[in-house]
Amino acid sequence: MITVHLKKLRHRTDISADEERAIRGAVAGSRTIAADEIFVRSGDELNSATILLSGWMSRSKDLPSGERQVTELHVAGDIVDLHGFTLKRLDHDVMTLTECVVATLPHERLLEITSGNPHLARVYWFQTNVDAAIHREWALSLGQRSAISRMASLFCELHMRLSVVGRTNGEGYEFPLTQRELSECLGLTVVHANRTLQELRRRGLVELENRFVRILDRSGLEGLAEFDPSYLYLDRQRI
Amino acid sequence: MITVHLKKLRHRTDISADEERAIRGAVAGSRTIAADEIFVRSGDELNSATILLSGWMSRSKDLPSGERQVTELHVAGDIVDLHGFTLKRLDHDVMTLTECVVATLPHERLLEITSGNPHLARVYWFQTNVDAAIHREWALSLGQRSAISRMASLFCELHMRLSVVGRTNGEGYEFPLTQRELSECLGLTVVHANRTLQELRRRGLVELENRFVRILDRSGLEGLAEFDPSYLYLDRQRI
DNA sequence: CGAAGCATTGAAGTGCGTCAACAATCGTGG
DNA sequence: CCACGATTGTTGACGCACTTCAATGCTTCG
Repeated sequence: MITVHLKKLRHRTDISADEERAIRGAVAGSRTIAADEIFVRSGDELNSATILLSGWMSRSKDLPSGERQVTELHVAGDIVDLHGFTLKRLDHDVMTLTECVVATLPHERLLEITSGNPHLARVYWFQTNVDAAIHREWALSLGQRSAISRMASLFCELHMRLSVVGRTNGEGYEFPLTQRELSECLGLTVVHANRTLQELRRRGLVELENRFVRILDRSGLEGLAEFDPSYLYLDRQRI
Repeated sequence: MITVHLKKLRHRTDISADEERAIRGAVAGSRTIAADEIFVRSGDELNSATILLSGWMSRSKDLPSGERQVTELHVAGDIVDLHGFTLKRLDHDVMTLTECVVATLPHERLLEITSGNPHLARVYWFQTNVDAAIHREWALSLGQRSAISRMASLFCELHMRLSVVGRTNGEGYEFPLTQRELSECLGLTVVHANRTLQELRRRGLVELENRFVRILDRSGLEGLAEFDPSYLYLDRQRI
């Protein structure tokens, strides 16, 4: 099950057999969490990291006045709170969007394997830096892209990220978010997210039906989004 | 001169005399860069990190269609491209907003000191995670705050960050950005940034004059921004 | 001293928000 | 398996925060 995580790591860099053993040995156990739960609450102390093995999670910040902004979506293979290893508490909530299976990586063991193996430390450091790169792309979207281009951009990003872990097929991918949750990613109201979705479909680019994103015109979609996948750092690196 | 960087690090955690020596020994030299230059261009390969000793820099992404979004502002003490240590190339530009003095930290030496000292690796990892936390707060601003609240939020953030490195006084702080650059941080047009600035002044909260931000009503400003500084992780940590 | 960038203002337009109603779907218990 | 309430999705009418366009004065600096 944790293989999906190793698959993600290995997509970008070499992980030796020794390192794989270290990672597998550091995992404390896995469990299932119901949908729509707050998994980590903003401000809570953390003493372990969480590998998402299946399902979707979001990271979001709320204003006191109630508005919510999702800052990143997480899918199988991702560590959803790795930044908590150094930060110790998070500045945002982590929530389950679907039922999720997660594995636990206690900070204690993460400390051991990253102290004993500087390369592994850099591999995980790299992962948090990719999260930051995704945040920057979202800031670009929120600040400069129109609603439709922003939505297109999100669908492109997810397509790339999901294909790395084998969660796409020729047609598209499972996308279990409600329109409300989607709108919270895009800084839109539900109403406008709904109309934007219809416009994407009307243009023959994407359709979202039965929790499945069907990509009808990939290059048209990427063009509308002005999508440049380099921020995902999916090519091989010497870390 | 590099003391300002150590000051920033020590604000959050203990740096031993040995570690200070390691850091000082890793610095290759310092130099001055003119204002309004692209310091790192998106996609360029990096082989060193850059400590900003004085002046201001920005990190920004441009869309092919020309719009620019600034994703973070950097001030004295910050490392402006530390994520490049693991990413190797950046997904955005780093630009000087003023004349800047920088010190160079070759990746080679960063590799030595972080491999030899896992705590130091975590200290720098922590710094990149704080950058990510700042990105998330900006995403919240861009997605959910109104123009005026967003601008207030930025002024609050900078006040906190600058006070850590002793760049504030009782009145406020030097703020060398033009209104165009400010507007690029906030996802606004220059025209609207100008009007928003006037509204902040009219409400008696902040005024920006002669490249100086004068904070007239700090708690009023923080209230308008719904500002919660915890995302800056300025309290002491056990890293 | 002139040119170029920067700040400011006004008028008009628009993308997205707000409000409100209703339809479709889902989940749960009887 | 149906009933029914709750959640999710959809639509229309209207409003407004912010953009766009355009003009003018103000700085800055070679």
